[in-house]
Amino acid sequence: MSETTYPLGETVTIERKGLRDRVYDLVLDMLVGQAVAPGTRLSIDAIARDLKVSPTPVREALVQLERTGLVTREPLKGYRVAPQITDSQLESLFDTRIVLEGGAAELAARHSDSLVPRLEAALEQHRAVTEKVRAAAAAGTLSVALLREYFTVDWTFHHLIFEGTNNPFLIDMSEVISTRVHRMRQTVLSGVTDAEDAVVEHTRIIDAFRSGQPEEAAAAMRDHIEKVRFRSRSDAHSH
Amino acid sequence: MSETTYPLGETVTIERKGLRDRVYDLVLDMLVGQAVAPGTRLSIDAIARDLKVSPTPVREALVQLERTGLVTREPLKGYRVAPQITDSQLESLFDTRIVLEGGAAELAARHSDSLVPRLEAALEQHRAVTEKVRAAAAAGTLSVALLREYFTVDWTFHHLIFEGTNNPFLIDMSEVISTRVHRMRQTVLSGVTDAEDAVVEHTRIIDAFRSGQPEEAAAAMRDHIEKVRFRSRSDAHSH
DNA sequence: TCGAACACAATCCTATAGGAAATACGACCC
DNA sequence: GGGTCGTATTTCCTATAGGATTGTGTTCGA
Repeated sequence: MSETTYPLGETVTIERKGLRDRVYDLVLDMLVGQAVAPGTRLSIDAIARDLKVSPTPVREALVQLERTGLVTREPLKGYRVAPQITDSQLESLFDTRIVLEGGAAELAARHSDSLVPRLEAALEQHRAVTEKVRAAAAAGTLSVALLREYFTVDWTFHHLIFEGTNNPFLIDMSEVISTRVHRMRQTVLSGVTDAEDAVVEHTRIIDAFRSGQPEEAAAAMRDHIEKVRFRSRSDAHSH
Repeated sequence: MSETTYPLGETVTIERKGLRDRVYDLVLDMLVGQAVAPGTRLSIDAIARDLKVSPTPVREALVQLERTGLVTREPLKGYRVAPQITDSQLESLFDTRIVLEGGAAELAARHSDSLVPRLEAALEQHRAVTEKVRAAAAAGTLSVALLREYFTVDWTFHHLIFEGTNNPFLIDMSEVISTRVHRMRQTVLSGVTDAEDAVVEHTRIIDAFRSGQPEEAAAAMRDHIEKVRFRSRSDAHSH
C-alpha cells in the first residue's frame, strides 16, 4: 500500500500555466481569430493594460509569438503584426508543406493500423461540416464561426498524420506551419470553395494508408497539397 | 547637398540588437560551447547577476531558447538545461533530417548552377580541416577548438543547401535542427571518426547536383544522412 | 506654400522591490 | 533508523518607476 490518501477528482485541471501562457493564448486567439490588419502596432503597455497584467508576461508572450512568425519585432521600436504573406512566400509555404507533410505521411505509414481509424473519424467530421457549410452557403447564412470550424476539422486531418509519426520534431514543426496556414486562410480567402475536392483527396490519402505502402501515402499527400496550391492560386487571382 | 554632416566611419557596426539578443547569444554560446550537464538549473537571477543586467532580458532570452529545445521550462519552477537526447529521440531527429534535408536538396537543385560553386568551396574547407584533424589526432593534440571547427565546416555544407532553396521556412527549420545536432554531437560524441566518409559522401552530393536531376540530389542526401545515422549508432554502442 | 526645426507625447527598455511558491535542511516522532 | 513535519532560504513571478528613444504635431522661416 504505497498509495497516499489523495482527495483526487476535484483538482483535475490544475493547469498551472502561469500568466505568460495565458497571455500567449489570448493574443494568439486575437491574431488568428479576428482579422487584424498587418502592420498594426502591438503596444506592450496597451496589451498589459487591457489584460490587467504587468508588461513582463506580455513581453514574454510576444517573444514566443515572434518565433511563430505571426508578429515581427524591431529592437527599440516594438512589435507589429506580421505583414501580409507575399506570393513568393506563399509558394515557399506550399513547398515546405509538400516536403514536411509528404515525409510525415511516409513515416506515419509505419503505424497505419492505428492511424487509419482516427483518420476515418476525422474525415467523417470533415464531411459533416462540409455539408453544414454547403447548406449555410445555399441559405446565405455562412458565419465566420462556421468557417473557422471548417478550417479546424480540415487541419485536424493533417495534424493527425503528423501525430501518427510519433516524431516530436516533426510535430513541433507542424505547429509552425499550422499557424501560418490558418492566418493565410484568414487574410487571403473569404470562403470555402473546394470543400468537396478536399474531402475526395483526403479519402484517397486514407486509401493509400490502407495499402500499407509508405510511398503511396506520401504521393497522395503531395498530390493533395499540390492541388490545394493550384486552387489557392486561382482564388487569389480571382480576388 | 542633402547630405547631413555625419561623422560616419566609426559607428559602422551599429548593431542595435538590444540587450535581449546579446544575452541570447551569450547563453547560447555557453550551451553549445562548453559541455553543460543536462538538468542543470538555469537561475534567472544568477544569470542576470553574472551578466550585470536585469532579469527581464534574461527572461526573454530564455523564452527564445526554450523554443529551440535546448532548455526546458516548468512554470513556477524555472528553467533547466534540456535532458540528454534519448535513443528514440535520436532516431526521430535523423528521420526529420532525412525528410527536411532530402526535400531541401530536391528544391535547391533548381538553382544548381549558383549552388555548386559554393558547395565546392565549402567542401574544400571541409577537406582542409579534415586533414588538420587527422594530423592532430596522429600527434595526440586534438583540441576542442579544432573539433568545433570541424563541426562548423561540416554543417556549413548542409546549411548551404538549405539556403540554396531560398525558402525562408525551410531555412528557419534548419536552424532548429542545427542547434539540436550540435548539442547532440557535443554530448554524445567525443571525437571525429568518420571525417573521410563524410567528405566522400558530400562529394557524391555535389555530383548529383551537377547532374541537374533533383531526385538524384535528394537521394544522395538521404543516403548520406542514413549513413551518418548508422555510424552514429555504432559510436553510441561502442561508448 | 513648402521645408526644416523644435517640443510634446507615447512607447520601449531597463532596473528595483515585494509577494508567493518551491526547494533544502534540520528536528521530531514512530 | 526511516519517515514526516516545520522552518528558512532561495528562486520565480509580478508590479511599479524612471531613463532613453522614437514618432508626431506644430510652429517658424524662407
